[in-house]
Amino acid sequence: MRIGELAKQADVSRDTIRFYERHGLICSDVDPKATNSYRIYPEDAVLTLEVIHDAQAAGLSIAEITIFMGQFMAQDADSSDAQVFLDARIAEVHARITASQRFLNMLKQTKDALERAPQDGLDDMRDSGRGK
Amino acid sequence: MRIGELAKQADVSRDTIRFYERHGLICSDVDPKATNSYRIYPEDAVLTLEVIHDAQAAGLSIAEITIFMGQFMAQDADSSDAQVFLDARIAEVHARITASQRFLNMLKQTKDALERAPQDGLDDMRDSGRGK
DNA sequence: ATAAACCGTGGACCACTGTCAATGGTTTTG
DNA sequence: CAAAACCATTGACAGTGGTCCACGGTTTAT
Repeated sequence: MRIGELAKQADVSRDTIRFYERHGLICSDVDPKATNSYRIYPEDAVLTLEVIHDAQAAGLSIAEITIFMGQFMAQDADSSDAQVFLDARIAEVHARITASQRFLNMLKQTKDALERAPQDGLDDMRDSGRGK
Repeated sequence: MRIGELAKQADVSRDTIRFYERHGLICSDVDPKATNSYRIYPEDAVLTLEVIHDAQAAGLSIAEITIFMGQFMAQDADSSDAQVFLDARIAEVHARITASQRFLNMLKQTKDALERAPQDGLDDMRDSGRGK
């Protein structure tokens, strides 16, 4: 498929796809029997872009995602390096999820406090039952 | 407490604290009865920095965290704006956590596959049981 | 009292993650 | 066939989140 189609299916911009490709996250070929210079992306590039999305949500940089993709695809992964890398990423992502959940609870508590006392600010979250 | 002490307790750099302060996330005073220009940070600035850490892990920008802090502290929050803001952030953070967990599972599966077949690459994750 | 460690200010600088605009070619559509 | 829509490449630009440096003043430890 061509870049525009991929961009539409994965809901990212063409420029973003090219940016990822420059950084080795996506690959494409030119159709050998074509006169133009249009690049052809494999169908599973859509999935790849979804993985990139999730990996970014999890806090990985482009460079880290590139390494991960390499290890995920590799026929000959150097397993000792790969283990170290994966263990580090697993620990980081886990910590990030934990922190995110902590913050999500703060958001929800703030919302609840606001719903309970919309005129009063959030005093009841800090100073129990002082009322108005 | 002074900035160096706060930096040590919260494990962030002095420059980062100043950066946050410029963006309204932290506040400090000068000791009125002091001859120097040293700023004094309240004890709970350590907690504030921990919240900032969690909020960043959850994907909020500095500008968004500033708004949140304002709403969290406000005596007179405009509740309609605040509700809209909080609902949006809650939805985003929730989506981010879900994506992060999806990616965490990929990391773990990749690690497991590598441990099961360290010489063989990850073929068994894509193509079941082709063995060596 | 002097060196080391600390502090504030200002501005330059950095990496990262895109985004945009210009140019020129190709394909599709009316 | 002509316009509209698509494509590739290049390089400049932008926003975010810091980090660093130089300067000069202050505090603390020896």
